[in-house]
Amino acid sequence: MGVFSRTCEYAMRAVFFIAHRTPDGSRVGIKDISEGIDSPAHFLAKILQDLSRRGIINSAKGPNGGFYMTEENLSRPLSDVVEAIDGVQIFKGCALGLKQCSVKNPCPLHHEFKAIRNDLTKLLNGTSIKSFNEDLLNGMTSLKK
Amino acid sequence: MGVFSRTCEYAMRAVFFIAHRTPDGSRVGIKDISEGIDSPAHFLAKILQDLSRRGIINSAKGPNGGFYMTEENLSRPLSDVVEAIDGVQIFKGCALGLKQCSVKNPCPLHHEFKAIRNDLTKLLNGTSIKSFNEDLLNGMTSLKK
DNA sequence: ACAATTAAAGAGTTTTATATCTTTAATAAA
DNA sequence: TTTATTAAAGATATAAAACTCTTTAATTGT
Ligand code: FES
Ligand code: FES
Repeated sequence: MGVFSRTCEYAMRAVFFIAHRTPDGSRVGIKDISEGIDSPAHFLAKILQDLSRRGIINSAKGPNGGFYMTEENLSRPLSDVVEAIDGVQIFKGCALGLKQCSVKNPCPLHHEFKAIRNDLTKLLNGTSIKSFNEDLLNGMTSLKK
Repeated sequence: MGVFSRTCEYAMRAVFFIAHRTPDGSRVGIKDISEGIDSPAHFLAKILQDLSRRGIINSAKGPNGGFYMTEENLSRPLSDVVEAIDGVQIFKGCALGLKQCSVKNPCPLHHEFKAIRNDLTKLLNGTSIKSFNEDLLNGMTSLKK
């Protein structure tokens, strides 16, 4: 596995896809999303249920229903998605799995690792979903393959 | 989970522990190691078997047997351990799980993520186990708690 | 040769992550 | 009010990761 769990990868791709497809307040269904990001539909449905419950995305049932994102949703950082799925270990945890990452009891990687972890935090916490989405709308970035 | 799998965390801690305890060519047993790094002994045994088969560490059976590391072992980069356990995804994989991370079909995170991933690669690939170990021998860093 | 010690190997079990399938509830439109 | 459409919820199923236990093989020292 990479840096994030597979579930988290699906979640991030889906969020970008929804953002990309509902700039206007329209909705997009689970089928379209799962095809658009190449993920198992039913599994993704579970993930989106979760994100929806947490208020990271929105959903509506019934005809013309589906998932969508409000301005409020779009302005949140991507780290909200990551934290919802994978938790905070990625942002706070020790590289070697010590119970507490701290400068008082640092592992051999601590100093350098902390810098890298901070960069990752800055990237995910400091950038709104919307701004990642701009490149996507420009067709400059991709969510599939 | 953090950046690395739990198995990989144990592996890295164990490697540092062995390096720390066998500077002279002596050996250290699985019991000592697992207690020293706070990991399940039998599970760690499996992990060390694997590292030993791959030549990342060495082992000897029988009385006064145990695990140890040669100069050659110590001079290898920590990335060897990570690759042996977790594979190369962490060094090469796309943040969003696209099949290929490439500048031709970049995901929305690609540019910034790649920089971070490269820093991590540089840290693990560019530093020998021995040099991480120096701080440990000085008592400046820790492997437990 | 024998007994003790140690890792290697093999064979599980348990837990967590990933994935699928079915049923229910909500909504909209006819 | 009925039907169609959609997500939510529930119930499993499968696979992978994490962990445990037992047996075997190698080595050393007596
Ligand atoms: S203590 Fe290990 S990264 Fe901080
Ligand atoms: S394509 Fe996603 S990180 Fe490179």
